[in-house]
This record gives sequence, structure tokens and C-alpha cells, in this order.
Amino acid sequence: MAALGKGVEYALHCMTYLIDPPDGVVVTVSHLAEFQGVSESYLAKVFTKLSKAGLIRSSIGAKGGYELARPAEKISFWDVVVAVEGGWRLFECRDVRHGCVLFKDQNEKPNWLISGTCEIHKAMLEAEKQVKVSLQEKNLAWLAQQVDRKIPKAAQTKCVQWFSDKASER
Amino acid sequence: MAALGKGVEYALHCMTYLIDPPDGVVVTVSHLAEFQGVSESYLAKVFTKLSKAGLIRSSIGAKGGYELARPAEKISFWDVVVAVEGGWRLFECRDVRHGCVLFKDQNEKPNWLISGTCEIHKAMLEAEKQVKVSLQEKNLAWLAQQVDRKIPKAAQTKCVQWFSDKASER
DNA sequence: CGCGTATAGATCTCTATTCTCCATTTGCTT
DNA sequence: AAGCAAATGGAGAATAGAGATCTATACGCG
Repeated sequence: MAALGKGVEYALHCMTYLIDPPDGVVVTVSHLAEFQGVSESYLAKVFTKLSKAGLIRSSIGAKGGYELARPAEKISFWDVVVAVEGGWRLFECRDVRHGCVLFKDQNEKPNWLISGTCEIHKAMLEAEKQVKVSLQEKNLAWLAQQVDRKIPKAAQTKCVQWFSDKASER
Repeated sequence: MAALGKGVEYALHCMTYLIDPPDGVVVTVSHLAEFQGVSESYLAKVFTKLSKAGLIRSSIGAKGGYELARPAEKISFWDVVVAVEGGWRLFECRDVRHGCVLFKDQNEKPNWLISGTCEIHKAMLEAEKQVKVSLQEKNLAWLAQQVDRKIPKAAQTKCVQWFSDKASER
């Protein structure tokens, strides 16, 4: 019943912690997994997708980790959805009309049937477009700003500190 | 990957054939299934849902069948989605922040954490709303009008005739 | 009564999602 | 050069949901 999967949710939450890290602090998947109490192996898969989509950059090796590949305001929610889910459709047209008994047996189907887009499909595409536009308007910088307003400074500092501590432990 | 299921597609296609039937012509699930080359048993389930939601009206018995429960312009795509899928969400918030290691062990969680809606969730709700509005704008009368413009009159007549013939066969 | 509807519910098969485990590769650090 | 800690990739388990089927029942009409 939920159209977008858990991967998108994980990705968005995690990426907020990748925004403007203190100098020298590199965030790893295991840090993020521990911090959020989430499966590390699964998160790793999600991060591979984000990386392949060019939203984040990986540095391999002992001191490796992840960072945003471009400024937070240039990474939209839609980008994340496409990266993690490999695109998203509201509706998949199964061309029901093509199975209509009236034309099924004709060796060549009438042109009006096979050309153009099914009207139901069109309506769905329009609704789908709304989602795309809406999610394109939201980006990580905007999200950070919302969070910044909501969460007390003390708590925010605690979070940043936690990642710094983790980074210096290794 | 597709958010809306086949049931919605079947329902919408079928319901166009329920608009303004000729006098005395009652359409049944088996007619619709045969006409569209679609599973009858499955279609029956979809129709039960539409009926329970009050979008269509059933008449039981040997001469029974289905008809629209209200004028076509009063039945929106959104109504159909809600009837068949039992509602629809773009995103399900799993409250990831609640699992944050910083607050997990506290017997009482900070108020800012548990109150209000997660900012990511909010953004998703906004996008979700767009879908709802967009699908509420589209109704069966509108759909019929689009189809009427696209499909040649001859073909339209053929369809109506097919259902009339089926109805008089019994 | 008998036929042909809708209706309800159980069940089955697929498929995608979520998640885990393990092996491999890479590159930094000492 | 050695070793470690990170990303990467593939195989697969567990679960849930979609799609579809089948059977039984209730009902109305002729």
C-alpha cells in the first residue's frame, strides 16, 4: 500500500547527516546504521545505489566513507527516489483495450487503438507528474533547514558530536 | 514499481462501459470479462469492492448485473482508487528518528522527537496530496468524453451493440 | 423448481521487498 | 610490504502483497 519503499526513507535520513560535516570527519555506513539503529547490510545496498546515481561519492579503504557528491540544494527528493527505486511510476498501463474481443482476432488492429496513449493512462501520467514536480522542489538543503528549525540546537550539536567521536575513534 | 494495481485499471475500464447503457441492457461481470479478455473471478472481486464503496449498484439474480450508483461525473478516479485499493499512500513513515541511538535508552523521549510530523514525511504528504487532487479532478464523465473524441463512432456503436446482444441472449 | 447472477471466503502462485551473509576488492596507514 | 577497514557484489532467506482461481452460498426471476 505504500508506494515508496523503506530504502528511500533510509537514504533521505542518512543524507541529512552527510550535509556539511565538520572538517576531517568522514561518515561511514556502519556509523549511520548504528546511529539510527538500522540494518547495516541493507543500508550498504542503498548507498551503493546512491553512489552509482552520482548523488554521493565514496572513498574506499581504511579511512573511507561517504560524502555528498554535490551541494545539498542540488540533490532533490526526486533524485533520491530515482536513485534508490530506479524510477517510479504511479501507474503501469497494461493496454487493456488491446485485449478487447472485438479486435482481438483482427490481424491488423485499428490505428486509433494502438496509436497514442490510453486516456486513463494519460490521466495517471498527469497525476504522476505532480509527484515528480513536488519532489523535485524539495531538496536536502531545504530539508536541513526544516530540521534545523524544529530540533533544539543542543540536540543538533549532540548528533554532530557523535559522528565526530566515531570518526576519531578509528 | 507501479504504485497502483491492476484492479484500478480494470475498474476504470469496466466502469466506462457502465455509463449510459441502452434501456433494458444490464451489464454483468462475465460480459465485461469476456469483452476485455480479462479474468472473470478477479474482476468479480474488484466489483465487490466498488459495490461496497457505493460507486456501483448490484442487482442479484438471473437477470442481475451492475450499474453506476450515481452519475458518471460524480465518480472520480480517486474514488475508484480508494474503493479498490482501500486508500493509497505515497510514503509510509517508519519513524526512523525514534531509533536514534542518542535517545533510544532514555525512558522518556524528548518532546520535539515524538510530537508533530517528521519533516520528510511532511514533504511526502504534500506530494501525495497532489495525486489525490489530480485524481479527484478526473471523473468518469470526463473520461467518457475523452474516449468519445478519440474512438470512431462506428467502433463505439460496435461496443454498445456487443453488450446489448449479450444482454438479450439471456 | 432451476438457472444464472452476485457475494464471501479460502487458497494458491508469483513477485518484489527487505534484509542477511559471505566473499572480494580497494586503498589508507603504519 | 603487511594488515586492516572500508566499499562492493552476489546469493539467497523470509516476508508480504498482488493477482488469480475455486468453491460454496444467497438470491431473484421465469
